Amino acid sequence: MSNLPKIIFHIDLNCFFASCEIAENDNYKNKPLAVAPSDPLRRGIILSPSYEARKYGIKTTMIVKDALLLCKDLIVVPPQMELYKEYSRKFFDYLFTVTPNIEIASIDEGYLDVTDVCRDVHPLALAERIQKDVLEKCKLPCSIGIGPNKFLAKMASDYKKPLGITVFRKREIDKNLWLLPIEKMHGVGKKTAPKLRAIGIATIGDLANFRDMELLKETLGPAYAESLVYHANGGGSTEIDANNFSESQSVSNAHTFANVVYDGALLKKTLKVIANTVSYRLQKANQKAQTIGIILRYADMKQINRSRGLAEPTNEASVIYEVAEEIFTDYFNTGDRIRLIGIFAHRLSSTGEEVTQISIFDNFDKIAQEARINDLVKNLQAKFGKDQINRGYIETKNENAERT
DNA sequence: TCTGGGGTCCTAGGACCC
DNA sequence: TCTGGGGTCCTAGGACCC
Repeated sequence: MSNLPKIIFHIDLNCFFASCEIAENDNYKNKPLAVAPSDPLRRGIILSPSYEARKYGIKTTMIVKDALLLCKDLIVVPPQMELYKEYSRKFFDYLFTVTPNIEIASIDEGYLDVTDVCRDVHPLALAERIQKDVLEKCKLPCSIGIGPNKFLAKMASDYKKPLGITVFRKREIDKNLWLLPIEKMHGVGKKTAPKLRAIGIATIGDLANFRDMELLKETLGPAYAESLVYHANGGGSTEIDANNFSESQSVSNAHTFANVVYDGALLKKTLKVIANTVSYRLQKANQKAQTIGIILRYADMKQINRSRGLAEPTNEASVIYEVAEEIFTDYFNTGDRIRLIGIFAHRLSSTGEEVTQISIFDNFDKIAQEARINDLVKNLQAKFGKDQINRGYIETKNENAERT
């Protein structure tokens, strides 16, 4: 009875951050532009290159300096999260005039169940109208994928960018989806792709028609293997979760130092600032956490997460810091070279008060935090000399004293 | 001078209880 | 008394995504 085919749209805003900047400033039109933090204290990476910039080979996560080598005229602008949230809000406000059946997947993409809407209008005509409206009303380019489920819609929207409209019908997957290299498949990342290549799977079609299920399960684990094969054959969920972003499952905040840090006292002070941020975000979302953990990333990029359950859920900064500091003391060893330190809060529950805002639009403004942590670093540099702090030569004397 | 920050989901293994 | 099995909670960690 519920087997009637659904019509799902996946709508994806193209180069979202860069597109917002271009929408705000006509001078940026048709120019290579990239959004990247410009803080001289940190090594900036590209968060969002415009399509013009991509023509030069500039990609997300590339270091700004390398990007400038590829294109010396690249316009680099610092991220303005508040601005992007405004554009995102406008975008979803518009989509809600099309249908209430919307799953907000992230700040710049959503799934729509338009099965009902399409009784009166052809899906392609609807998609064209939405794309035109988003471009006119929000000044943002988007790509739309149309399919019978979320997976095919998502893969379709990815197929042609920018301003693409692509239909992936289940009965035609041998002509489009199956031809794509395995790396393009949603859910296959840079760890899994080489494993699949190693057993002779080069395209999504190869995966869909792979005969040796036992080998696949051995390679990926049974559940993951099953789900990939299901999707490769055009299967997927049609469920639109409208409350996807109303309550988050975890809250975290972290800071990467411009230089590796050895100093336990500085790390603890940083932890205190971070605890404040986490507490602030939890309180703003009217949530409390029953698990608090810390993240330590070392100079070699290895990372550990260590957490502790609480007797009582909390969103108090002092309690969060207390627990974080405890865990830190247990796991930080003299001489450890720390690149990033952070705190996460898991097992969240509502405090019972009204949640007034949607949490996706509720990111903490990082500027205040950056300023405080930079102050900490500067204080230490003044005390011990810049070179020593930057090279991490400070011994953790306080730590040693405390732990004995 | 490599490589940000914020999330999600899944799994494995140990502890504990029935 | 011995033994086994199942369920659930918790922590750690991997992989992926934007």
